[in-house]
Amino acid sequence: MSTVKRTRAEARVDQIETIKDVSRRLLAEKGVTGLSLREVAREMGLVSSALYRYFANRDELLTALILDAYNDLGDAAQRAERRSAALSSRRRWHAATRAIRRWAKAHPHEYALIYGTPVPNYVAPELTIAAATRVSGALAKILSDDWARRPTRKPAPSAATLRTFLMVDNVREQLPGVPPDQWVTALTAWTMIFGFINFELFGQYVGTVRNADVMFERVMDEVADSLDLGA
Amino acid sequence: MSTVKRTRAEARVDQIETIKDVSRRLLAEKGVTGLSLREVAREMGLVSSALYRYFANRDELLTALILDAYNDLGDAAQRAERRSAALSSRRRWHAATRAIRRWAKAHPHEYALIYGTPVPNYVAPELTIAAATRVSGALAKILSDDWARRPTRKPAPSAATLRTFLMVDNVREQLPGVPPDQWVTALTAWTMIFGFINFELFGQYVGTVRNADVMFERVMDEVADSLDLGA
DNA sequence: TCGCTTGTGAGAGCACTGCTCTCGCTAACC
DNA sequence: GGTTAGCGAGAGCAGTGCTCTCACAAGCGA
Repeated sequence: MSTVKRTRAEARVDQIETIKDVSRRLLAEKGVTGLSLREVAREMGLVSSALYRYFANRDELLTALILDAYNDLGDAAQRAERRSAALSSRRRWHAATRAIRRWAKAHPHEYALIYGTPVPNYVAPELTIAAATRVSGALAKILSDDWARRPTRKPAPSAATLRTFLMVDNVREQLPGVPPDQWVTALTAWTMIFGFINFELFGQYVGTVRNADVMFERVMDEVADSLDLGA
Repeated sequence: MSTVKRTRAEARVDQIETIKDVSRRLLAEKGVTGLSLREVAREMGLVSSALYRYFANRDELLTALILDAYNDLGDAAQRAERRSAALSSRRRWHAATRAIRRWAKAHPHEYALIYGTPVPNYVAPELTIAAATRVSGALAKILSDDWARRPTRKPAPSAATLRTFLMVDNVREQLPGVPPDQWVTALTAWTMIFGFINFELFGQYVGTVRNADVMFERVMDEVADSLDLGA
């Protein structure tokens, strides 16, 4: 037998990883309500109570999956952003948004977990917020780089009023180098990406949009226009 | 006793209405997963099996609630659209989008039911699609009216390619009088409204947007710009 | 008015869920 | 080498959706 010398801690992380893997598979197959601790245990040849050694309750398991999903999607967006670093801002924008949408379509249930209806009685811990930032961070990077390359463009009106409805410190941190009068546009663009994917994945475009691939490219191009991204 | 003479059919619709009312209350209090047939029955002083006389299963009850939600929101949007009929297109746009957002914030769980993650294993019947159309219909009316008032504006390039990714017949029906080159912008605007509300209600703006009221007005104004709505 | 049909609610019961608690076993640590 | 701490099994509780049978009564046609 491959009684590989493993410390208890190693076995534990292995077990946790298996639980999450099985959970992800069940999640993909039957959606979030079809994900039951008992079935996960059954698939692993365990009894349900054993799982509580690793996750205090179902919510905690969900939190772990949510965290992983944010990170997975964040990776995808970041990879696209970095791989396209040498291209034009517009191409980078398309690359990143495309990567986000591709991930969403490949993992619809995980996407729903993070961008759909929040699970009830569930408050996202700090950790997930940080992970969530990585996606928008990748997009923000593209905008910041663009402004670093071509600093002056439109007239930039004063934006003191932004403070009344934005948390300007946080936004500035995300968008270094991007002038304040562009912030609303940037947030709008960010919203638009996920508004589109939500509508597409959740069936709101049925009867209206025939080819979402083409539609998405086109909409993202218009969004790039609004951001004044260089071709 | 008020043994009002009621036919059996009348009593039945009353009972159905009560079930939906109680369900809506529980839905508002505990979210969709907290809505259980047993508890509805308990609140009504019935035994759970009795409910199955009126709804074949939980999904059917949910469908009824979804339908009502679509109609309720549709009413709100349509009322705003009609009440503002005499105003400028831009004011009408703000009135309608504001009404939609207000309804969403007043009925967050019902909103989540129709614009959040779809309930698993649940396929929306034709009826709900028709009801869903009423919301976009109210918005579309504003655009159509605007184009009826000020027919010629921008140059209107040919839009034959639209056919490749839009179901043009359905879109044209929704947007009579609006030139095809505006259709994508219109769909984008529609998407934007619900993208924003989703992000707001589902917590994605936490840490970024301080005052969503102001932000919404501002974003909707920019959307109105993109639609070239007359002030 | 009588008798039958049909709608209704109660109750028991099945299979499932999340979760708790106790029990032994065993691997790791002092 | 003994102790401790982690682990999995198993029983059990309270809850869920849903099915089926049974008794009752309202409303219908004859």
